[in-house]
Amino acid sequence: MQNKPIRIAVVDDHRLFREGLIKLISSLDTQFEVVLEASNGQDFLDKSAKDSALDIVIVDIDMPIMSGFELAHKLMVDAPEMNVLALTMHGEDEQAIIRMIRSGVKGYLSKDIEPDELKKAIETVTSGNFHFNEALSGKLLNMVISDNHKSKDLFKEHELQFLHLCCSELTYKEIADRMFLSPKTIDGYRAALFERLNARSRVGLVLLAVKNGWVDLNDLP
Amino acid sequence: MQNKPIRIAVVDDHRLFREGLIKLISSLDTQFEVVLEASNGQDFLDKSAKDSALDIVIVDIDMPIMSGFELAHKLMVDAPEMNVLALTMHGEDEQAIIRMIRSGVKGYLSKDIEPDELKKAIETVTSGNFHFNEALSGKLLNMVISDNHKSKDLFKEHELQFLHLCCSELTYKEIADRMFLSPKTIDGYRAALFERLNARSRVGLVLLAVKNGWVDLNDLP
DNA sequence: TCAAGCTACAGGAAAATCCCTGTTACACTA
DNA sequence: TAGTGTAACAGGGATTTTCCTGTAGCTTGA
Repeated sequence: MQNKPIRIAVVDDHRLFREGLIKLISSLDTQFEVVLEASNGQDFLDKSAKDSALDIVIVDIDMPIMSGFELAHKLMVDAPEMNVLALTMHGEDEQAIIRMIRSGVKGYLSKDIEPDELKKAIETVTSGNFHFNEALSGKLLNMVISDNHKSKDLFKEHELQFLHLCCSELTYKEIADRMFLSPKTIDGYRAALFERLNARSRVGLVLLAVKNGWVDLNDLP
Repeated sequence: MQNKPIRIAVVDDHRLFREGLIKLISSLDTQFEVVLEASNGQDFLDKSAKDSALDIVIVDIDMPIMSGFELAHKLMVDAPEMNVLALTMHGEDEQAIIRMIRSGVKGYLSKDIEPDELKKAIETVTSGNFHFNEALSGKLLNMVISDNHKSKDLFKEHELQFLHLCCSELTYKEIADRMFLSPKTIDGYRAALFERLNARSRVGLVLLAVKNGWVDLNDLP
């Protein structure tokens, strides 16, 4: 097929791991060519200044001096065409994942994957696509998909319906009309939810509902 | 490397395209083995009932009788281990994308991609990972990342600050205190934003702010 | 069968929100 | 320098929201 070499940089502060990784990458595909290695973000920036014809930068997230986050962010600003593949030791939490994506990382891999997945990730990211492993993708999707399983367990039918209608410009009286109930009953739902969820105003209620995915922003009016 | 065959099903209502696709897939890699073809979701379910040892189902989104959405959803419920790769004719809008992800689709490709990307997608999805092309990923990420560039252009400094504080349980009087302004001035901001954004209540304002990413749900209290 | 618990509902009132129509001060500009 | 625009602010009143303290009816379990 194509035989253009893929020029790769590896940035990791653990020398042994870095060298091993480079050997491994070279063995994966004859196209792969590690042309630059660095021990942290700053080191990479210094070295890449003169030789910048890189297709992909594989970078450890947890590094001293300049972390993978910072490096990725800097690259996104200064060289947005650069593809960054992130490596981490441990399963990251959602905050870290959001941070990675914000930083412009194009792919994410745990360090304990099989070489073959690394190969695929390099190819995918190099060609401008995104590569995330399943665990991460699951978390990512959780942020997008509202799974209203939880909400079904957490609220009674009427409460959930009220909560939905609360997330609108309807007044309580109008909500009462839609639910065929007295405004006073609606007021009861309001009070009950305020109490249970520690809300102090309708806005607070709405924010909780949205943040926790109890109501789906996308099917609001 | 590994030489286990990858057993593939192709579901598309356009026969010519389907046959061509099958030929193409077979030529991509000797591992690839198209073992089932169907012309729509229902057809696939009928045929796969007896022979279900499939690694991946490649399915056209726009089909009569049972669309790719429905099929993917059914598979997610009945056979969650099945990997579904979606094909579409046109660039989908965000709604369609969300719908796909909700349906359990593991990957998405436009029909005008290069064969090589198809190969990569099949490999990625078969091994349990996700594959989305760049255009989609961008849209997906837009939903996760709040880019407050827009908000900076759309609102004046004070208005934006007010909007942020609006998304809280603070009363207008308390907001006024925090901004070192008179409650009457705050009332002015409120009125101006109601007018400009066509909001009819504070809740409406909050919902707009959140939906459009003018305020970031993640850094609210 | 009777207390206990729950849902729907009410009266009443304080607080907050919403919506008018102004005024004052200051910067810009023709 | 008069006119124009705008940000900050006010008075006042109509609605809505919030928060009390109850009551009536129905179910459930000891």
